Amino acid sequence: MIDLRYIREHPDEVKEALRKLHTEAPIDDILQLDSDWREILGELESLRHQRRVASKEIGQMDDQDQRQPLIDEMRGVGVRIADLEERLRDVEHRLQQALYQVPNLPHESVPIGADESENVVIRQEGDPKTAEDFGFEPLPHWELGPRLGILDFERGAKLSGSRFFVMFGLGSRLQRALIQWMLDFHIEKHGYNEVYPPFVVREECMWGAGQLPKFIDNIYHDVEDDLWLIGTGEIPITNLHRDEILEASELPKKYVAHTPCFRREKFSAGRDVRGIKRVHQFDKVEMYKFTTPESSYEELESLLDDAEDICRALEIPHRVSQMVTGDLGFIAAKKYDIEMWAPGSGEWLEVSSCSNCEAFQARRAEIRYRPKPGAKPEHVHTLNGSGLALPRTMIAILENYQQADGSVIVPEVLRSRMGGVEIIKLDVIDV
RNA sequence: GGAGAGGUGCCGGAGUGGACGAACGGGGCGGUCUCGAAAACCGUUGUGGUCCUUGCGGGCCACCGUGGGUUCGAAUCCCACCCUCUCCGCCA
Repeated sequence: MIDLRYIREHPDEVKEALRKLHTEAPIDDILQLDSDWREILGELESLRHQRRVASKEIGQMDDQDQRQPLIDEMRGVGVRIADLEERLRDVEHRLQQALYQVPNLPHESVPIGADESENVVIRQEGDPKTAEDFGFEPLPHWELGPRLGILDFERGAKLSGSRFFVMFGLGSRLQRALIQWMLDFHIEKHGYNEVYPPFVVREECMWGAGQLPKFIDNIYHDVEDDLWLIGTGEIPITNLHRDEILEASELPKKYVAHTPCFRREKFSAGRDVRGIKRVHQFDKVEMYKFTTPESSYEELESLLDDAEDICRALEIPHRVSQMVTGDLGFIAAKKYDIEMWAPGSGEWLEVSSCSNCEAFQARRAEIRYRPKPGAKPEHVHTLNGSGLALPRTMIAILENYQQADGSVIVPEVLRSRMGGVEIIKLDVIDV
């Protein structure tokens, strides 16, 4: 969430920012609740002070006749305090709920735009492969995969319903090679620390990472034990340092994790239903940084570059686009997407999204650092970026590396992790 | 799942309902001493909110796992929950 004090002191700037985001939030309610809150608190505190002083006196009195009137008086004060406390709790709760609805505000460098159609492509590396380059009409992965026997949608549906899939043989082995290779890449070349977190978390983790209340309909939730399935590794990693005060010398803290991601995709019913582009369960290698406010934008650029390095090493054309204000989402102050070209599907696929969330998550999860020894703690900035999402990277590999006979060449960097397999061949007998 | 023990500050660890924001020890920081260091000695050492102040700073309030309750007054008593540990059961 954003800083209440900032809203109090700059309400017009906040409202202006919300207009740029093409969204709404109950700013006027917040201002009213905030001023109510402070008024009640002032009154409450002076009563509590009064009671404290009197109680101390009562404790020191021996004379019962003097004591009793004071006790009676304080009983009345106690009733008023209890009443004010209840009002304060109520206002506080409503204020908190209202604050939770306010999205992060965009960084000044974010271009203004209404929606994703206005996102700005800021660079492209490699040229999208055309049918001409291939010498044949490239197939989409949902045809290539089943034909190779490495992707099975019917059985996915049989086990778990639509938008679930099964991988077999060299398909799952390719994904496993990718995961290990990407993890090692970020660990060895980019200095990230690997972490293996739980994949189900408590409700407060969802609030801390900014998933609740906004995305409640997209989250799998086990009611029995009140545990929530993560939709991204970002959620547990954010909460790793919840309620902690880090030392400035530890920053930036860089983590990388391989986790499954579970998403209900309730709002994309009917969209992207073919293939593995949008599924309920997928794997992702996620990079994450805890940084100082001063360095977070620099760290965003390097995070983006770290993710792009994967595309480069896989030798698949990619482009980077910057999200405009209207497509920033709820949590990010600035965001880049990395898209790989998928010649069979004929579209750019979002394989990574790199965001600077500034203090939005840190404030919710109370993640702070001490700028100098002995100094007051401040909220850290948090950044996250996929490095990369597995199914879409698999799509890009299958579609870019396909050959006329339907076989798929294994990218060179992955071969040693696939027992030297260089090509995923069509099993002619099975067709 | 059953039985029991326990959660106090950076750490360890006390704490009869009133003098406890919290003994004591350790650590950290500052100082004395020293050429420098160690030792010793002295001092200091949490987080947040709110109000006052240009600032320095100051007043007040809250916080002893979390949330309620009892009471004039709660770290201390009661209830619920969370977490940790030990033993038993179950189990990859």
